[in-house]
Amino acid sequence: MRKVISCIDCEVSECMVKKFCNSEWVEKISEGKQTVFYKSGQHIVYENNPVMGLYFIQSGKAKIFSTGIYGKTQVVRLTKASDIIGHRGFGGELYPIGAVAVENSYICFVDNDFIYKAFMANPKFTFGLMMYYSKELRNSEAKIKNLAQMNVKEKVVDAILYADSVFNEDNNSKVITLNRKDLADLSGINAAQLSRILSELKSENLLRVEINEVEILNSEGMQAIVDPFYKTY
Amino acid sequence: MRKVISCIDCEVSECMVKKFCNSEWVEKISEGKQTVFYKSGQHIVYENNPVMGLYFIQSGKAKIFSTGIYGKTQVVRLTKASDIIGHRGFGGELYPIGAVAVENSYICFVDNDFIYKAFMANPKFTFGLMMYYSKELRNSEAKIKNLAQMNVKEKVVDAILYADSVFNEDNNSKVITLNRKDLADLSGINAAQLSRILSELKSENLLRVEINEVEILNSEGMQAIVDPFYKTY
DNA sequence: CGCGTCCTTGAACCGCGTCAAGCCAGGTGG
DNA sequence: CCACCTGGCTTGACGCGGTTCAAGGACGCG
Repeated sequence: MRKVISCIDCEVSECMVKKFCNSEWVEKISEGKQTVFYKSGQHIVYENNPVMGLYFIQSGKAKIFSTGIYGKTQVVRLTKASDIIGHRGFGGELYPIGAVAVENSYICFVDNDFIYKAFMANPKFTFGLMMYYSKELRNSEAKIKNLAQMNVKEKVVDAILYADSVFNEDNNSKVITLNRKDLADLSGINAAQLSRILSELKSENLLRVEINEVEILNSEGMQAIVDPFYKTY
Repeated sequence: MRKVISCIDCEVSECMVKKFCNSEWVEKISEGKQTVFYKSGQHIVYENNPVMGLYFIQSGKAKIFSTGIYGKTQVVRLTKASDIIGHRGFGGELYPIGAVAVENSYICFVDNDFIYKAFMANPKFTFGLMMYYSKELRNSEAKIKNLAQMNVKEKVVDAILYADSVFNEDNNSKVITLNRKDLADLSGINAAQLSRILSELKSENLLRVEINEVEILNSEGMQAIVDPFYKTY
């Protein structure tokens, strides 16, 4: 657990603020932000509530999800340190996206007015955010295609590889710590089916399967399953 | 058919350029852009090709799609005048998104270098684009949920209402001109199934169904079918 | 030790995708 | 002017994959 720290001392080198704002504004934002600790499982943003600003993840991980009919949940995105939560919701728009920490996290909040001023004063900051959203949009559109075309096994493999790419980008671990429900919600299938597929992948020596976590044992083998969807001809 | 015109004379009031750039830059962009005419059915952007800049739709409509395994196509987005095509792809990144005109269109192209300079000089322009991508991301994430949870009928109704909201935002028509294949690709289902559902919706007097087009006869009735997915509790 | 929670596995059902045949309209050529 | 062909659309029959429901097992906690 890390203490709340100012932007100046923060080591999250990929944070948009440090990366793109001039030193004057790094300082201002550091003054104006609120850094809050969220326990694993705690809500960061509630669905259908107005979003009053932007959340920058300083440490930890979170899932972004949307609850559908009959309480069925779809995880639409995973986030880690240096990622951003809270699509710009100026004017207090409501939308049905929630965020929950999946491990203990420190998250910096900057309200709409403040961030708008930062945008106007730091074109590169705005540009960086724009590129970030643009990239997320590409990912999201790819996921639309995948959900529409993949079978369950491919969906599960895709979800695991995605989770690995987000959570283990900068460590050399291949462990994904998510419970079955979250993994099922990310894959877009039900937990029973997920269980079957995990057993299958385990028997193929592609995965190590434990309670609350899976570990990729054979990245190439996993990749091969979804490859046809990413190969460009 | 409209003649190629400069930004200064352009009547697309929602165009990001006119909306957010100062007059000096509107003029510069007007000089630097290339406006091209695309016939209905013609490719604007090819999948897996580098994107060298941004496309602003001056008039017409286009579908944004991605081709998956075995040539299966998923339409991820529809666009009309004032919309933007070509998620920022600096460094000539490749990604599997294509765009095809679905009616005769004039489209303005601005290359990456040029647009970057415009961004740096017009913070509000960058901000506007950022908000645009952010909104599209929200839509895209909603679609992920829908594809994962809706049954075929709901998917079709959702797709039709979406197409109507994009294409008929500013006219008072309820006609959607798309062939069965495109509508199926947008819904994320196959053409045979789509056909069945359309017949069903027709027999319920919700739709008028013709070759290459459908017309919404009862918006409330259509809305009611997908309502549970959008209602916030 | 017993209870609750999470996970696994089996069995049955059914929605949807696939395949194929038939239909209709428009275009072409004899 | 009609016969034929082609391509998009519709409809039926069938089978598979995936969801659902339920029972049983593993583990952690009080």
